[in-house]
Amino acid sequence: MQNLDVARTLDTLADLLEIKGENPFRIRAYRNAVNTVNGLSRPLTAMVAAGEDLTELPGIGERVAEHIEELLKTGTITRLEELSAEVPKTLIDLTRLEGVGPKKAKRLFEELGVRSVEDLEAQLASGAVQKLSGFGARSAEKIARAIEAHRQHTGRFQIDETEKLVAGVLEHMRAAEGVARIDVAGSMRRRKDTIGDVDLLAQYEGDGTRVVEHFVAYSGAARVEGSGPTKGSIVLHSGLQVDLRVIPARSFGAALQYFTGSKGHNVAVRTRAVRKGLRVNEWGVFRVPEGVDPSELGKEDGQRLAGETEEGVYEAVGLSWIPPELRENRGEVEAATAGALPELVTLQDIRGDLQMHSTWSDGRASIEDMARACAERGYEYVAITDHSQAMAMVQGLTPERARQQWREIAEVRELVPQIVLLRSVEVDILADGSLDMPDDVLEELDVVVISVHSLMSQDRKTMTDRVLRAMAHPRVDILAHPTGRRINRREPFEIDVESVLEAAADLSVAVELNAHPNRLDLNDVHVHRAKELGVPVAVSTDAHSTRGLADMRFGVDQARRGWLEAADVLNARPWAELKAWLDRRR
DNA sequence: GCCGTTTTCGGCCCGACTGTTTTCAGTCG
Repeated sequence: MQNLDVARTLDTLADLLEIKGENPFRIRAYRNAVNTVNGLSRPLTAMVAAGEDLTELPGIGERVAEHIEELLKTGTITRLEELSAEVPKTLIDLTRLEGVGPKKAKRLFEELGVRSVEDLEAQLASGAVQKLSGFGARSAEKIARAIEAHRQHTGRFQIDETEKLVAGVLEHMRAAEGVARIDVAGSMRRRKDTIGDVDLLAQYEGDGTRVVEHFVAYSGAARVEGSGPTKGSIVLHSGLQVDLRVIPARSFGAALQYFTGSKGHNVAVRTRAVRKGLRVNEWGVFRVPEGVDPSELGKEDGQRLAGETEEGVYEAVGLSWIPPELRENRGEVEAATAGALPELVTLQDIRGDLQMHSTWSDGRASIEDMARACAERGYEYVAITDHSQAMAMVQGLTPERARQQWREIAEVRELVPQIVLLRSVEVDILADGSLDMPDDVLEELDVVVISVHSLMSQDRKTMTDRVLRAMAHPRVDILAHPTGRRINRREPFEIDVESVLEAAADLSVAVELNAHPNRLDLNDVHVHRAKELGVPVAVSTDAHSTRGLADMRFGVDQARRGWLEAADVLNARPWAELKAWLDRRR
């Protein structure tokens, strides 16, 4: 069992307590424990096996430590089983709907017998919901819309979660006899921000029945959807579908190309091939003999031009190899034809991280620990960007505390001289677009990061005007997570991103690509637009622990999907260049 | 449920909107 599973289970426990109407502080205690577990750098199983005392961990006391140990030993928690007998676990789904929390879920359950989103839909249709006291016609409408939005998300997984789930499958497949190679294809290889299902390719010669049988016997499979000589399909307990295809070496590159997609990209590539008298399928690239109707040919008929490698497939149709992140049919085939593909930014190009939190607000590590961890990553510079005071719930910095923090930063600069430690604040953009920090403090910061954390339901014009006003402040450097989305949890707020990016270009403000796998905000499309407008993009982790710094790769993935090159990324600049940019208005 | 040179019991963070109220509960960040 992974820490992720422990955290999820404790979170479920907290959810049920909340619906039950338990003491809010007890619920928070569980949430804090979830937070701690999520921030651990080592597996709990290893810690428990080593006899370590879990109550040493922050936010974990006697009771939660017992829960964790019971969970690791038995796979469940007695308390959780008791609770789910009283409150159906499916009610948690209701609370995931925007505008529905634990109290409403409980009332819907007790008064209308609603146990699931489907039940709720039926009750909405019958008009029963709006008759409940405290619920009106507008509430009912709002809930119906929330269900609609929720539907659009179900079935898609965050990329970090998907990676963890797939790691188990890959591990299992390594034990399959005769499999020379196993690769991930599909949207996961293209590094899409969310994943619907996973495509795996196994290289194997001959009849693949036994490989597929091994695959579908994976212990993490909840059910088997299909099983044959070249293809198997399973659904994991999490609901993630994983397909496996068994491919011989001669076709592996072609299959990789084909199953990586996207569909639009493949159509574009094949259209080119047809014009050249070629045929591309998952088995290879073939020359169609003169005067033959291709539809009458077998899958590998004709002269084989390529198939073993992906590079060979692209070369055969007259294209240079296209990085998977670009394969969305957004102009990459034309660029490859013209020899004008971008040289995409890589993780190695990143020279610093310009958003992270410390114990001064809601981070779990000290400034020194964060600075040292960044130095270990080989960064030249790092900005500590604790929240401002509007974020009272996380002890956001008042001007006074900001000044106190600078003293600590000065000390850490002495202790960790190998990295440039920048004074910063993630300053809240208030309702009217003013900034949650006085000018005299902003004046003394090295980097000013601004972002919206409140009043996220403002209408499009109000929100856009608010953000534009904030960006116009002459001390602002970076607009962080500009659309506020939380993948599968919250839609982006209403904002005119195009206007924001144009303003960023005019005002010389950079925009963030928040690398947290739950945010990835701006998204790939928007950062591509930023590049076109010449707006620098800061790829930042928003780390709340030293472990969170490792999320940088997820941000780089999305930057690559947005066609960014090192020159487009603010924190790929050497310190001297970044400093010159930070001083641009001085 | 966690935590502790204010404490082993009594705090634990706060403000604002929404929709439904006629003074507020629920939700959100």
